[in-house]
Amino acid sequence: MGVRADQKERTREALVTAGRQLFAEHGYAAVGLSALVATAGVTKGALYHHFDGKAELFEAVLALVQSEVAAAVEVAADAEDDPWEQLRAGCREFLVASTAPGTARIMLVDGPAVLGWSRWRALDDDASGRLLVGALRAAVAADRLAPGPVEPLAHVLSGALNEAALRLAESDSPDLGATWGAIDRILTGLAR
Amino acid sequence: MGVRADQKERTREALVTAGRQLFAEHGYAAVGLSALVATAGVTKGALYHHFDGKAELFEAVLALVQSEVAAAVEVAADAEDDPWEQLRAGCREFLVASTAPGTARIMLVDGPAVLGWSRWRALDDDASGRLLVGALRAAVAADRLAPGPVEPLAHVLSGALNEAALRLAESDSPDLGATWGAIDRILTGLAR
DNA sequence: CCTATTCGCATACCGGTGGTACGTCAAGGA
DNA sequence: TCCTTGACGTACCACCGGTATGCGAATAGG
Repeated sequence: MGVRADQKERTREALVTAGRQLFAEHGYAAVGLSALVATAGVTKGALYHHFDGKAELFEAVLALVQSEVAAAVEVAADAEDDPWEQLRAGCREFLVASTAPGTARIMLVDGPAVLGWSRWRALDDDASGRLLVGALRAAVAADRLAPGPVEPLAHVLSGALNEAALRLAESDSPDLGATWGAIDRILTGLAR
Repeated sequence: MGVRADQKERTREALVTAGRQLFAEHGYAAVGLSALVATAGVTKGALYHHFDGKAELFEAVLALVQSEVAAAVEVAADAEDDPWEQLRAGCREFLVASTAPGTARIMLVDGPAVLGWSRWRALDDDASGRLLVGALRAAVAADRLAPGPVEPLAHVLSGALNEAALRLAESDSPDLGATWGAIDRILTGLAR
């Protein structure tokens, strides 16, 4: 791997970084390609060499953000021993990690609108949905959760968590205690 | 009120109707003003006379859709006597009503992205959030739900319901039973 | 080493978009 | 009847995402 592939990777990373910053600050629709490539220090030619267009660059940004949030969730969950506490810690960390500036907007507002809901759901399942399903299955195995179909439950819980994260991220005075309290109340109700 | 105001109202209605149809079918971003005004049988001058732009027309469409869904939910809830069953029936009807073609897309995908999350949340609270908070309060009063802050719980439940509705609306083979089962499981867990 | 070729990226350009300025003409008050 | 108002049509513009093409350096082959 020579100097060529190295430079290519750095250009791609510059584009993704610029996209993340601008999409987070202004939203997808309000960011023009000219601003994007100017921030990245390249031109439109570079963008269209690496991506099929604006939407595909956004998808790369979304995948990065999702993977970071998922990693934080996984770390928080692994810090607990009991499967049920792993589930709780993961959900709580999701709220905290999603509150980083612009993260929620990219992941939860523009994501579905730009990529379409079904595509977005596939990416979200791949990143964090998998973790949630796994945690629920572990809870069932540990007899902390009544047996039953976990996928629908995971999706619905994911919706609740997403709304909670948006509420925290967009609020002027976020109240993690109250929002987490509502989530925890739902989880407690589900527990055995 | 003469022929003048009457024609004005019919023009506005034509624009909103056209917007609803096109936004539902293609999504907000993919609909051009030219297609909008052609479908409505008017010109851009008429559109900009009635609205400040494309986004404000969308807001009018969103308000209409939300009011229809909220009305259906209210009817379903009023058919029950017990406050807890009113809550359940309202939630279930929300899933059914939101599954109408394009409704979920307008309400839940494009809505937050076009208007911004906080504006969308304000409209959603005004339309259906109010109902949910009221139902929860009634459940507390009837001792079917433990006392506690209901607003955070309502928001989080709303998120769960929205995700469930999207899942049903966008699925090729929607499974109302499984999705409603997950919601009902959460509600049952909350109940006393 | 020298050459041919590829490839990462820049430049110039295009159709179409949302938005605006202004013109028009019928309805309603006096 | 006249004039004002307002609902709407028309013509136009800046700008956007996207494409076609050009160029120069890095790499592979001999």
